[in-house]
Amino acid sequence: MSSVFKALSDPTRRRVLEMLRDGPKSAGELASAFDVSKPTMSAHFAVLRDAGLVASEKDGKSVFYHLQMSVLEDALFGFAQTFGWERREDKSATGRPALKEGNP
Amino acid sequence: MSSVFKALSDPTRRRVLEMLRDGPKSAGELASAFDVSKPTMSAHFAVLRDAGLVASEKDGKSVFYHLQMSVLEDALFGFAQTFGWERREDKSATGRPALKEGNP
DNA sequence: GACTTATTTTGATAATTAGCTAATTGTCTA
DNA sequence: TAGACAATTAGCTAATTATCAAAATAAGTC
Repeated sequence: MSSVFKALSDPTRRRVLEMLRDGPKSAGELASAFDVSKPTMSAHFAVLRDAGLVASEKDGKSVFYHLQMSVLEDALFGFAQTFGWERREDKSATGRPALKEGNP
Repeated sequence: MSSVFKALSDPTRRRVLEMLRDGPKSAGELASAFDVSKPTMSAHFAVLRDAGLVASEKDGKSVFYHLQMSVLEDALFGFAQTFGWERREDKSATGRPALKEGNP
């Protein structure tokens, strides 16, 4: 859980996650959107991967990263839960769970 | 937002927030629950305060800290919102807002 | 096999962080 | 006012982090 929040504490990494909302992207594709070196981006990817927030797959010369929504969800909502927000079990058409009122 | 997630990335600080769920507590009261020095705890409080997650008030010799739920809420749910979860506007008896299904 | 492209690893440096002890500040009380 | 108590600040160290350039790895192409 600490590693997830640590990963989220950097704006570059949060933006990477947002870029992955709509589907997998290659390391180079992601890196080109930022004004830092490739190795630096590679390190950011590693932080996200170590936190479990993304997973990677090699395809030819490229490495594609994709979101692990469930890990993001568990961290955000799991923590929110301890403050009275409850995760809702039913799911919408998007497959995204949601929260309902809690009674802490 | 970065400062909030950074603050949340430390387990000691998360536990402090949890201890404040049920109301304000003094610095000493909080510190005594942990196995680190008072100055170290004071530094943790400063991180939480700088992130806006807690506020402090002096009362006699003691300093009391209390949660700023709205800041925690804005960070967690504001970020969640960019991933398709939507904050629900209606409130429960507890005064806690909640999330509903989004359609991103 | 040599070359190109994509990505990661290595090695270095500067900045930040968590932790400590000792010293300081502020407030109450005897 | 002197002492006790609560909390923070100062000053330090060790560990971690972010960043880069250069080198290494891996996969495709000529």
